[in-house]
Amino acid sequence: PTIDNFWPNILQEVNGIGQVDAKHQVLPLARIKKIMKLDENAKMIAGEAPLLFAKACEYFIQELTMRAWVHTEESRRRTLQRSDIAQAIANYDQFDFLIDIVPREEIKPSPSSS
Amino acid sequence: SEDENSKGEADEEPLYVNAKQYKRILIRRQARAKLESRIPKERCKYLHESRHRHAMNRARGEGGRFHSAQEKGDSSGLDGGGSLQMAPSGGATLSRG
Amino acid sequence: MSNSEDSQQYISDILVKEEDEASGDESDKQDHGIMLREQDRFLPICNIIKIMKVPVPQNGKIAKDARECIQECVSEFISFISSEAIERSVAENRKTVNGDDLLVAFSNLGFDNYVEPLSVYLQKYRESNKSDRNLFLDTNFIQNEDSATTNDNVKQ
DNA sequence: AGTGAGTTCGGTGATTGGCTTAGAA
DNA sequence: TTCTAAGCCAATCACCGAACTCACT
Repeated sequence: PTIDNFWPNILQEVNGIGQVDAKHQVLPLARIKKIMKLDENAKMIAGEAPLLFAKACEYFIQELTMRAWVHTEESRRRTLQRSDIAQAIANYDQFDFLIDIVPREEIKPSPSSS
Repeated sequence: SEDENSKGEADEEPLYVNAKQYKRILIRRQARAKLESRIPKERCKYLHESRHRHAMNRARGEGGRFHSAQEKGDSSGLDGGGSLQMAPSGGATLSRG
Repeated sequence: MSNSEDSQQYISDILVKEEDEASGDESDKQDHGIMLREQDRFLPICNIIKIMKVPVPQNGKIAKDARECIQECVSEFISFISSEAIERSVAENRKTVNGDDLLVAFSNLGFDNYVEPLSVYLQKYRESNKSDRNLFLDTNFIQNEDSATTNDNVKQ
């Protein structure tokens, strides 16, 4: 269970799926669609779009949490907290789009890089 | 179309972000700004009044946990129980606002 | 001495017509919009927690701040990708955002890791729907079994 | 033909707080 | 060390998904 194996495992898992069970999703599709509809440019949304997002959000939550937990362990803690997520976002440029949601100055523990 | 960069903005050092996301980040900033007036400033204590009342009226065990409603008798039962950095070549500046 | 004003959460913000704030907010034309509740902007916190627990060890804990942070990040994740996908669908004169727009958006925004698994998932979803539909139609209109043209078995 | 936005409706899992103590400080 | 705050439990009810109709392509 490391970061290097995360996406290979995801790909292996999705290849093992027989039939896509759209019914029992972990995340509610109606809620995902509602969030998409908050965009003023959104007109019509295909039914497959919320389903794709449901899967993508699972991946996103898992990867962000996994990268944050690294910093939890670095600090010798057993509780994942917001500052760990802030550090994970700052250390991976794919998470740059969250820069306004979790600003850089929230990284409380001073990193040894300065 | 380039951005008009406000340089020399006090102690605001330029922030380098993923070049593939830079433009969309700015577009999302505008979209969130339009939505800002409709968003409450702080999170509320609970989402639904009815569920709050339901939780308050429910039977609880000795440890504060929710307990089966049908079992009201209390005398019986006590449980025991790496670091990545932004690409310098493709980096784009982004100023906070 | 508890306050009795906690009965209304977001409606109170609408009803109170105080001067909200004096910040530099000039681009807003006029307040014509209902207040958005948390259940309109975020995914349910319980589902978020369930997914967060997967990569965290069994005895690991998750702070409340961290849950809500992830909850907000996921909503921005959806909006961020959607914004790109919607723009592409508009550019191609289509009114509907489909799964392919999303895949292109994931790729363009640097989420290359997502593209292959989601492509596989989307393909399997479309296969499932097509096979279900064909089975339904076949069982309903199977009067002449000489027509086996609609029967295309795609299996690996 | 096929597909999505709007309903409506019924079934159901997300929401929810007091106490204990893990663990942040 | 001090003392904040996260996990634990399950019953209601808001909301999700299924089934429609209607509009559009």
